[in-house]
Amino acid sequence: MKVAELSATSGATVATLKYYLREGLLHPGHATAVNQAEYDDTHVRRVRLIRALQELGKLGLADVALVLAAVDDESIELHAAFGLAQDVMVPNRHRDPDTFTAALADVDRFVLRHDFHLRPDAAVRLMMADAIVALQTFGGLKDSSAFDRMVESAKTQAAAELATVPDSAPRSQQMELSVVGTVVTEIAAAAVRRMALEDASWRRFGPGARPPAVCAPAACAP
Amino acid sequence: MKVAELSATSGATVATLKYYLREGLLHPGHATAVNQAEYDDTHVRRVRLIRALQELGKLGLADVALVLAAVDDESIELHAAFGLAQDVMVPNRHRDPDTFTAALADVDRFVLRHDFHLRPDAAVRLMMADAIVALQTFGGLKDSSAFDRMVESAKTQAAAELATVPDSAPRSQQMELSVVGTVVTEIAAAAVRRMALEDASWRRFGPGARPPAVCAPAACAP
DNA sequence: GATAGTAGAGAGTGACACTATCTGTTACGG
DNA sequence: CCGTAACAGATAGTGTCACTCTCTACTATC
Repeated sequence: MKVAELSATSGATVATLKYYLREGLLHPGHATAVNQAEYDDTHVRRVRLIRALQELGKLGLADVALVLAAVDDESIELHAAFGLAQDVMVPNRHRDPDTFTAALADVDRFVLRHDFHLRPDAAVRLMMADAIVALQTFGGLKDSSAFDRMVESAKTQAAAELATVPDSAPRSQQMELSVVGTVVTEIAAAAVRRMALEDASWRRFGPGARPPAVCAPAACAP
Repeated sequence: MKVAELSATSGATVATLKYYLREGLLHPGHATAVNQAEYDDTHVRRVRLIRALQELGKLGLADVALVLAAVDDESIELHAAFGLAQDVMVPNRHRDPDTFTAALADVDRFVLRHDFHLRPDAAVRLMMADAIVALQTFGGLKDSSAFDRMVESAKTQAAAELATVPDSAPRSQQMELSVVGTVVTEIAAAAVRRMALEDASWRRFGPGARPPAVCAPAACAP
């Protein structure tokens, strides 16, 4: 297919695709002439992966490029590449050493407690420590034990999620699926959490003096 | 306290604080002279809330302002304000009507199935539909039933989370806690998910020919 | 009374993700 | 075979965002 068709299929404008090509986010098409190239299914999937990481995962294009590099580098083991991709998805931010170090140590105890096999410097530890510091700051939490109850279901769900990645698929597609699954299932899980939270808020604060202006969507829709 | 102390306590530079004041994100201090003002604990908490929403929640300052408006508007019921704040935290993005409508209908069935009391137009529905569309695109999913298993623990955790908001606290602090709790606990939950995922990836892909270069952090650290 | 800090306001900055325009070339319908 | 549209590749420009800088005028403090 030519650029116009790739644009129509993937949803990105031609100008944007050219930009991705220039930046090396998208591999060049097969050139058939000095000003003609053919694009295929791998380009479509790549563009969609970029958009998913960017819009759903809220990654900058520089970080997207790092994830893509891990996806593409055949010399890295699948598990290691997956870890690298995950690391990129943890934002870098300023961290106050005083409060942060203690939280990180707490996270490491959490990891040990639940027998998580993580790379020793896995960035996800920082992510959890950030959350703990923030919750402590607002007085809602003492330590990581509040999250112990999440572990069991998370482990079950993670195993089920990875099981959807077919053993037979080529490595690149296994990586794509793993990475996109991490990001997107995270969104879905967050959505479920928020639904439960709004539901709980309704039960806690909602039904006041007058009947609340809330209900299940289909029961309200005309 | 004066601006320099507020800066030291909150972590934002004086220039940034002035910017927040100009933009109306931060309420003015109590003026004691034409060029002097006193700031207090409410300013510190507000700045921290702004930074949490911005850095952890990845909201733009315009969206932060909307959340703050919902937090501050005493004329809105707590439950409604909480819903508004949640809506802001769902990003606006281009959605292809063809695929999206079906996914949204699926989400509404999901909501009914689990008896979630949501406002009929709650934006969290769009968020979940986005995730479903993305997963369908990458061939990993057919419908929302894959998320049914998340609901029970999400409901339990949401109730527990809201229970940490004291009944006696002033409304503004109840809102702050609810909002910051939504964002930050979401990060923590995502971190737990990712740990479980990396753990599962290790079990699935990790232990290859040679012993894997992974282990629980404390067991590896010198 | 010198110095440092402050309020308020406007202009400037750098990163980011495109977007527009240009040149030269090729494909294709009539 | 001709006119138009589309294409590759390259450079320059755009709009947004979240600050950051600079300036004036004034105040607190040593």
